[in-house]
Amino acid sequence: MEGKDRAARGSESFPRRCRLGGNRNYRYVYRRGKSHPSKNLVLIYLKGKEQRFGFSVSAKVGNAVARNRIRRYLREDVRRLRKRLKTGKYIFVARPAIKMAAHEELTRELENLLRRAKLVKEDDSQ
RNA sequence: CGAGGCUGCCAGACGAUCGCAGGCGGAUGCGCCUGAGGAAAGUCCGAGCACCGCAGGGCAGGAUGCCGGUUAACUGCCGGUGGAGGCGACUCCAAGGAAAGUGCAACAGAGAUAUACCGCCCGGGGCUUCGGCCCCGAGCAAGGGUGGAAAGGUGAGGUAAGAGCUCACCAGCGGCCUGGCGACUCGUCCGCUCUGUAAACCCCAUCCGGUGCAAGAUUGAAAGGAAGGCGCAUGUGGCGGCCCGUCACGCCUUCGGGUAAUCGCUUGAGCUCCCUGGCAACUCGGAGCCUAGACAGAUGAUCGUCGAAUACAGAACUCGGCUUACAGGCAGGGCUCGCAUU
RNA sequence: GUGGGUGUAGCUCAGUUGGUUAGAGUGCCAGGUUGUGGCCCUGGAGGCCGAGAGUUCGAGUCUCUUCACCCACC
Repeated sequence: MEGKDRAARGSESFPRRCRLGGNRNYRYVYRRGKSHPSKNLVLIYLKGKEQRFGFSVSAKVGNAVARNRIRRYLREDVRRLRKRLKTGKYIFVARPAIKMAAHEELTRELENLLRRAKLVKEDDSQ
């Protein structure tokens, strides 16, 4: 009981070491990765052994508060989905129209995007 | 009661679940504590701190600009003076010098920094319908109209006509005296009547070295390179721009390090309370407190309750200000004006 | 973090030392020319100079504040 609880809790954590860092890494993924666009987002994915996530929200989206909000929404959603995703390097780029989107909308869009890119593990569904 | 003016404050709170960053403890993934703002913003000023051959002289350049105080410093703040607005409470003001010099003032107007078109008056001449008109010379600046501005205003005297030419009152400027630390001002006397513009050049007074935490320091594997000494002829380049001055490039010797990590990095002109001095800004002294420190960059998501949780908005070396943005709400006394009642 | 630049007609740009009424090209509209269209010729409309204050008699121009966009360096 307790162990299961702990495991469930652990599965939804999202520490900083799971994030993508360094300008060099970003440039590498941009050059080698596959891009999957959608209305408000662009996902760039590169296969790899480790699971790393990066977020890119440019100044075109809005001021610092708006950019932080979008980044937190994205991080929250990725945190929930993380264990069901394949390993590799992910970069989520926000497009300017995203500032109009609500959080629910964004969650659905993100999930659809990842399904379409076939990056969700099927065996984990049950 | 209505309208207004001033000063200050808050900027959702609480609970549950899942998460994030830092610190401490424990040793495995756990517990506890802490975790954005009044503007964190714009980067408009002023400093601290660090380095630059240690900061030098002159010119140029820049900033400030009523007075006094305050401060580490400031273009800030406080108090006053003067001016502008408002019935008033009160608010606002880049507010030195135009009598050192130069420039500019379109259009209009006769004339724009000194002038004479119309005009007024006198003398001479001519004409005459005896009202006056024309020409020449001399004087005047009152009236006309233009303009933002025509050079003091009004009245009286004076005169051929006039004029600060003289007088009375008023206005302005400068000077002496009174009060005040001072800006300035009361009153009297004397002299004068001078266009505006310095957010045009400028003059006067005061101040200013540069670069910025990606500063800089330490550790770190290879090439670049760095340090020390010697020499100084010129050239080239550097030291915020120029000149002076000064340094490097030349030779010898020694050592070695573009990316990364750690430090800088949060205890500081700090905050709260009491108190001394002061009208106040601020300050003397005492007590208590520790309050983000990341490095792709931490505060979020979902639900519930509180009437409704909705503004502007996110720390990046740190402070003091200024400016700008801002939903809604609260307090203070006391302040002003109007209406009504007593 | 630091420094710099631009904003004027639908678009691309001029606008001197403040001065009367802000220009040019292109685009638009109308007329002419042509059998019709283009080219060409003639005429016209379209601006409160990014916004707000201030200085001045007078501001696109000078000063301050502010907004947007762009660039450079470390």
